[in-house]
Amino acid sequence: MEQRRADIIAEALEERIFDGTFSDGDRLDEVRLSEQFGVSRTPLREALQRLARSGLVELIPRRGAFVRQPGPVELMEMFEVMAEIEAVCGRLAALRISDAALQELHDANAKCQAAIDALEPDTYYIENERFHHIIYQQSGNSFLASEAGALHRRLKPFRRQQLRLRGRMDQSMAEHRIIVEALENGQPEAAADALRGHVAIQGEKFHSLMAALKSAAE
Amino acid sequence: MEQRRADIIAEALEERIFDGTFSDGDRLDEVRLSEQFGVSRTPLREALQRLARSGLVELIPRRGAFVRQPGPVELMEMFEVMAEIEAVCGRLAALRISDAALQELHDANAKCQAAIDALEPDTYYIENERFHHIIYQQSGNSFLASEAGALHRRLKPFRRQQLRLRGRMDQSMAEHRIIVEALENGQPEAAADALRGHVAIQGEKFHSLMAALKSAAE
DNA sequence: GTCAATAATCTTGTATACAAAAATAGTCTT
DNA sequence: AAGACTATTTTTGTATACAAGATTATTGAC
Repeated sequence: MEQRRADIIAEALEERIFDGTFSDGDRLDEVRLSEQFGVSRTPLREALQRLARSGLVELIPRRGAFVRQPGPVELMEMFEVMAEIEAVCGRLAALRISDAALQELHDANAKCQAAIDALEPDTYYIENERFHHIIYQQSGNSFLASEAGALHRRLKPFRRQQLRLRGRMDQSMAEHRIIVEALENGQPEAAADALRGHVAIQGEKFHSLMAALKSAAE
Repeated sequence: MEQRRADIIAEALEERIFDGTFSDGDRLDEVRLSEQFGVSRTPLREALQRLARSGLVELIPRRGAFVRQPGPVELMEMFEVMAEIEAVCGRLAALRISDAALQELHDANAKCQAAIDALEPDTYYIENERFHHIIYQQSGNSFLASEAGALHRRLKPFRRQQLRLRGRMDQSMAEHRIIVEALENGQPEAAADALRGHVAIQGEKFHSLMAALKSAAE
């Protein structure tokens, strides 16, 4: 009975979009889904609107809600923007970061390395995420940090896929160390460039992954 | 009866928030507003959720919708992000811009200048907006262009205020010319720096304006 | 058999009705 | 008189009912 119901439904739908239960172009039937979730159409419609806002669903007036998976082009664009935003965070953070935060970055990196050695990709993923969020925060601009976090979250399912690529985690670690070094030495442009490259390469890896999948399917 | 009703209401409420009819912290009563607009609570709640998504309203579960005007700090942060995003657009556009778009930028600038000479601030404002949107588009990244446009729109009411400052329009024109020059010569960093400065100064002007208003009120 | 027009059905958008949680007012106790 | 507890009243969140546009099926003409 709380407002949370729409949130719960939105999350569940999000999950189903990510895991492929719903694929691109599918229409999300309000009555069918509301029955499935055991709620009325009202909170379900609320959830759909929330998904529309985060771009997962397109709401066409009088027609319904359609799943809208970003295509390869749009994904590349989103990764490019993510790279640029992280670069900005890094440039600002190089001037504003606190000693405590630097310590936390070192800590996150150490745990990342430990996760690689222990072959625990999930732990690696979590610590990697923490690493990036610390930099967002240390930009000293909470609006920027919030926007960066939102895009980061939106790209989550796509970034995760290409973590499995051989050697990517080791390479990523090396890049993390260069980033921390630049931040530690207060070098804005170096930090920005390192972060831009670090994120942009994810987009590129994703691109080649997509291309490989596509050619394999033919 | 179209879905548009919620859009219309959202826009109307947005207007009232901007023009000061509703001020920061005000609770937006669903029944009162729905009566006022002559609709039921359903589309009105939809409109509130839309406003919540663009940050103008905070939706507290079981409590209601509260107007949330960004304070000076948050505004400064938003202008900083706008400046950085425009810088990114400029850097990418310097490499990707078309001749036709360059021509359009010249055209927009010419009309801006004409508007200044004719003392038509509204025309100036429209052409200035066009100038910036062309650069967003020419970043060659439609996701970036869309994000830039969204933030631009959100800052609209605050940017407009400080256009009235003496000499700002002339200074702005000079900056526009430098920006076009950098784009024309394909100089990414020069374009980025020029755009960053051009937008950042708006935030700073706004800041001093706010400070002036505040000290005048004491 | 194909196409078009129209009727039936389905689905969305909106209104109203109801339930539960907050806010408020009032009463009782100390 | 102050504070706490309870009852009342608002107000939000959800369900259901209804209206109108969109979709599909059916029928008729060519």
